[in-house]
Amino acid sequence: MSKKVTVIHWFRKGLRVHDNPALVKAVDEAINRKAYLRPIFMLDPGIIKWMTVGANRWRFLQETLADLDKNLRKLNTRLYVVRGNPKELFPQLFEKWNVELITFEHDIEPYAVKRDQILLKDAEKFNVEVMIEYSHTIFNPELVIKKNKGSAPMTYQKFLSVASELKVPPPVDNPNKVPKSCEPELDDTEKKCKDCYDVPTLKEMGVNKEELSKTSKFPGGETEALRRMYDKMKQTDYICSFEKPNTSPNSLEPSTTVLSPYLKFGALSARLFYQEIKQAYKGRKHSQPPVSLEGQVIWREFYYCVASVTANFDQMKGNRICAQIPWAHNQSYLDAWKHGATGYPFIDAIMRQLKQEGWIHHLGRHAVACFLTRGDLWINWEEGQKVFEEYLLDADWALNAGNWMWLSASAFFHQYFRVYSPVAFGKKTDPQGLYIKKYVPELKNYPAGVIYEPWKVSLENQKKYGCIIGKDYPHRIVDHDVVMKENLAKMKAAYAKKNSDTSQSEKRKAESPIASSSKKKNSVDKYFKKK
DNA sequence: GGAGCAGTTGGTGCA
DNA sequence: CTGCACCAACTGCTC
Repeated sequence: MSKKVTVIHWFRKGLRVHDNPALVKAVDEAINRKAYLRPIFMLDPGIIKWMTVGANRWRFLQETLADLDKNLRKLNTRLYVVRGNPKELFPQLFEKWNVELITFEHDIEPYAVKRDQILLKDAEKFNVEVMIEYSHTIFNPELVIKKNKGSAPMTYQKFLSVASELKVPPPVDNPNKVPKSCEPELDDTEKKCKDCYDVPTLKEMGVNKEELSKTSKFPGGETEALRRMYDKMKQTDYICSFEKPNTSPNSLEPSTTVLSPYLKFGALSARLFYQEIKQAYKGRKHSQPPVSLEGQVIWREFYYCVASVTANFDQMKGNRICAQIPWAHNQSYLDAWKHGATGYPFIDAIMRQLKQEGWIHHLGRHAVACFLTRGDLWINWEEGQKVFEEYLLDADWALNAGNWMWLSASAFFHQYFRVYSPVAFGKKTDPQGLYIKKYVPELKNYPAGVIYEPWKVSLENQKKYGCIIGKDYPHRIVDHDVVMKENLAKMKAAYAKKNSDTSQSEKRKAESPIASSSKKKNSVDKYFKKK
């Protein structure tokens, strides 16, 4: 067996060439070992079935892969997109390509952890070396948790103080150019299908073109990510004075950086972004976490860290940090919310922007999330999580679940009596309602004074403005002032129940710690924590 | 162990 | 327009 060996770099997230330590390792090792290099991405047809990914995000991924391939070609290699799932494909590839080493970036998401465990077993079986790098977040969650005596910091401030004691890993240099000798010789079957490793088309991804926005407002890819970031970085005053709560959820163009979709896919390195922010701060007065731009990056770190060690982080049941709240089913409310037909123009405008463009401002997310859950519709946050998962370009598992728990006052945030008004909140930053007019054009002739509350307009004036409520635009599905008060009482009851349950289970534990500790992992954790 | 404090971004009404 | 008390009262962390 004298066949030349292969080094694989497996792209999953981290869809970039810059600051990609696992890719650098693969390139260096391929050169050192005089091996072939194959940077691969796996397109798993199975994933299309169980993951809800809307058309806009499929396109974003497609653009990201195409750009990645382009950037790899500048290094004299390319992206090999292989079709299939890792479980079945890797054993085949290991043999077919005579693989000696595989490198990839660590991922904390539960499905990824499971997937990677299978790979590790296969790698062992086929005697393939594995190198894993932590580069999706600035701080390796495992190191933060170790520093915090074995558990994840549960508040942002705690996370900040723990992280401040850790070294911030700087971005690594781009990989070397790949020598000709590392270019794999194609076998006969590969030669026959010239495009079998090409970046998939939208058609192959099963994207319904009708669901796509006309142009991609935020095109995918590392090149665009870097362009966008450096463009923002030039605006030093903006970077230094950035305070999230003071940015507007309903400006006609985004008031924040919209780098989140790029960070989600790893087309932009969080470590590079962080370094650039610090560079912009140098010698200047600047805002501070949690509201500063630096603070926004740390929020991402925080949620990744907690999510990495919390079982069932994306659901209410079996999630030890999540308040158990008796949410109700209501399909018609949920549909109205999802499709921007609640009858509250501010809420509907945000949901329509989400569906059309794949991005909404963080505070817009707050307004609609509060409305869906504890504020108005009393629907489980998991339902909202699913809709965001489908529509958001930046839908990121840990952040999505974490923020939904925050807004529904299920975890992290507990002042459930602070409720966003679907009428008043938007008025602060857009009294004229221009944002509503853009995304809910039915109401474009409604004057500023009533556009947030069109149900208050007389039928005569509704006719005059060319939009009759209940016909051209829906009646509001709930009366906020009424349901908000009812929901407050329900939240109070749910919290009270939580506390009485906790004290009861603690009593039980005191009586019989062994019996209860064998029952549930949940109580095991608590028992050991007390000690 | 318990009191006191702080918590990315609420709304309302009044001075 | 801005600042402030009030609404009723949560949790996690600190000392």
